[in-house]
This record gives sequence, structure tokens and C-alpha cells, in this order.
Amino acid sequence: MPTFDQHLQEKTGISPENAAILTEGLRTGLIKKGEFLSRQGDVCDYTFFVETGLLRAYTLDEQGKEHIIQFAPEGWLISDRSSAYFNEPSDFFIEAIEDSEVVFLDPAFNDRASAISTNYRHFNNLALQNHIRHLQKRINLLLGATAEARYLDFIKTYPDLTLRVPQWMIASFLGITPEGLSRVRKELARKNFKPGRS
Amino acid sequence: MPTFDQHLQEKTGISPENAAILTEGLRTGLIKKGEFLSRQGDVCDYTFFVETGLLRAYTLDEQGKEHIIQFAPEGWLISDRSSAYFNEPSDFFIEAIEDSEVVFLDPAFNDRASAISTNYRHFNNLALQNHIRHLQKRINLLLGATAEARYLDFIKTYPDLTLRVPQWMIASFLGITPEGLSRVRKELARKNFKPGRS
DNA sequence: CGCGTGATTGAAACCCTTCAAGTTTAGTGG
DNA sequence: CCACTAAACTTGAAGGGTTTCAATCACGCG
Repeated sequence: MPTFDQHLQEKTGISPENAAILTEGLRTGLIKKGEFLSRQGDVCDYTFFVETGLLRAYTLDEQGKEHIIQFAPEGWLISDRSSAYFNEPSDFFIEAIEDSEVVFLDPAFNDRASAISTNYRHFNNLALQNHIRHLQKRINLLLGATAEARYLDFIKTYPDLTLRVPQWMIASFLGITPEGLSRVRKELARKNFKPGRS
Repeated sequence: MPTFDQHLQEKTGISPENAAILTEGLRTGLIKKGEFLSRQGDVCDYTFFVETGLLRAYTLDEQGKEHIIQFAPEGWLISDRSSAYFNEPSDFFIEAIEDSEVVFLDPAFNDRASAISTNYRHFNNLALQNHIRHLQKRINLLLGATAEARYLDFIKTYPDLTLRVPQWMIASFLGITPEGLSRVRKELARKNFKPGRS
């Protein structure tokens, strides 16, 4: 479980000196399971880096149903882009699924890092492009794949999360009901599907 | 219909001199309706800026069904991120819905522009964050909203496209069948819904 | 014209949800 | 460490939203 400083150096190739400059004075915090970093309607202009633990971002629709937008385990960034980049109230809740150690990145962090390091710029761009790619893939699955296909893709893409995240949250991420996912799993078991060994 | 040069200056605040440097030697092309800029499986490391016209990106699943990932009218960028940033074969087709004038941005364009201008860096980052936000919103709708709600959101978000894009493509974008969308529209008409006047 | 593509409509089928109940699991206090 | 409770997961039956397949209609373009 790398610290944010180590993460910066390893992923972006930024120098230890620059990493020290950038990470100096950053606030970190321990978020207990069930606690929130942001709520729908709040303004939350921090981006969060997860050093340990697991967070989720979700919306609550008019009928009170949760829709999970993103999971963020160790080494991931999670942020409410509406607040952080567009000064609008938050679209969703950010909540700890496990006790988590989190680094708070202020809105200007990205500008500072971009000004200092071409490596950072390049890496940051790649990370955003990759994020977009993943979202497009998820959209593609939601557009055409059955619940079973989406679940199989999930356990292939996030094998670690399959174990750590309660089933009803996976269902919410996939866009089906907990009962629906339960039936999908039953059917997979009947077809003698063994998770893990591809 | 702004040229790419004008777009750069207006959106990013980059100086005319820098804009001239960056856009010098860029290839542009006229793509006729129905022609492709990229196909599934190709490697296509250009990003395309649409000066005039309308493009779409879509996938083809195993059953031969199209799923539209993105529309790109004038002023929009469209790219196959797998190829452009990760040297992988393309995930989807990029096709002209109308005769279109497009600018070909080579893979290093972004690095050059980022090196020259802090304004560009800031704008580029905002654009990517905004793109992610839109994708997340679309995922949120796909996770929980009915076909009718998704269609209503579409005509609110892309009023111009509603007229320019054939209905079956909108259906594909929304993740429903053309017949399904036809029924949704019929039902909205029955409920005396007038598109346009909010 | 007339052909082809797009849009509509109907009936049957299907996937998934909803609701309600039961079962298992996990956490907590005695 | 067991007992108890709440939450998570499972299972069943009924229902709803969409799809599928097929036929029909509307329109633009050669």
C-alpha cells in the first residue's frame, strides 16, 4: 500500500525532490467505514487519493435507489468533478466501504504538479484518457450486454473487489437488483462456472 | 463553424502566435457521409477535431448490433483512446453521419500544446474532466432510468442532435431498440409532450 | 415511378423487477 | 463464547418494461 508520495514517483516518474515539494502540507485523514467524504448537494472541491481502504461514489435517485458510479480501492483517485472543477454542488455521495486512509488534494494541486513536471502532465493525461476508456467500456456493456455478461466482466476486471464489496453493491454497480444478481450467480453455478480460474 | 485555430484561441485563451505554431502543418480532410475514419481492430492514433459536420463512434457486438458510444458535432473532439494513447487496436468505428471537415491531431499534439501554454493545460484538463462527468451522468441514467427518462434527457442535453441524427441512432445511443424508441415517442405524444418548449 | 431505408404498430416472448418470505451471515453485548 | 439481532443473501410468484419478429406505412433519391 504505497503512500501518495511513492505513488507519484512510481507512476509519473517525477523526481523525489519534486514529489516532496508537491506533497508537502497535504492533508491526510482516516475515514471510518460508513463515513462520508462528500454528500449529494455539498460542494466538495477536493480530489481524494486512497492510500489504504476502499471508497465508493454513488447517487440517490428520486425513488431512493442507489446507483454506484465508482469504486476506489488503494492507489485510486476519486473526486466529485462537478464540485472540484466546475464549482457546482456535488452529484453524489462519497463513502468509505472500509476504514480508509485518504489524501486530500486541493483544487490547485494538479496545476502545481503540471507546471513542475512534464512527466506528471503526461501521466495525468494518460490516467484521464484511461478513465474515459473504462467509462466508455462500461457504457458499452450497459447498452447491450445481459446482466450475466456484465457480472462476468466485473469479476474479470475487478477480481479483488468481487471479494471485498458486498453483493448488493456490485448489483448496484451493474445496474441490476440484488435479487437479480443472486439469480445470475445461481445460474452461473448451475452451469458449473468457477470464479477465479479463467 | 469555427476552425480549429479559432477554437484553440477562444476556448483555451492561447495566443494567436502559439495557435499558429501549433496548428501549422496539421492535416485536415473532408469525410463524406458514410465514410470511416477508423474501424474496429484498426490502429488509429489520431484524435479528430470536427470543424463542420457530424461523426459518431460505435461498437459492433457479437450479434452484429451497433452501440453508439459518442456523437461528435462541430467543435467536438473524438478519438479512439485505445489506439491514440495505449497503442492498442481500436475498440470502435468512427464514421461520418454528415459530410464533415475534420482536423487530424497527431499523438504528440497534446504534449506540444501542453509544453507551450499553461492555458492549454488548464483547458485540456477541464475538457477531460467534463467529458468524464458526462460519461458518469450517462452511466447513471443507464443504471436506473427508464427508456422514456433517458430519451427526455437526450433531447434536453442535445437538442440540436435530436433533429440531425436518425431516430434509430438515438435509440442505439440510449440502449434501446428503434421500435422501443418509437413507442416511447408515441407515449410522449399521447401525454401531450411538446419537444422544444421546456 | 419504384426501390430502399427509416419509422411505426401489433402480438408474443423474455429478461429482469417487485414484493414477500425465508435463510444465512456477521456483528454485538451479555 | 454463546445468544441475539440486524443486515445480507436467497428463493418464489407475479408483473412490467423492452425486445423480438413480422408486417405495414412513409419518405427521399436515383
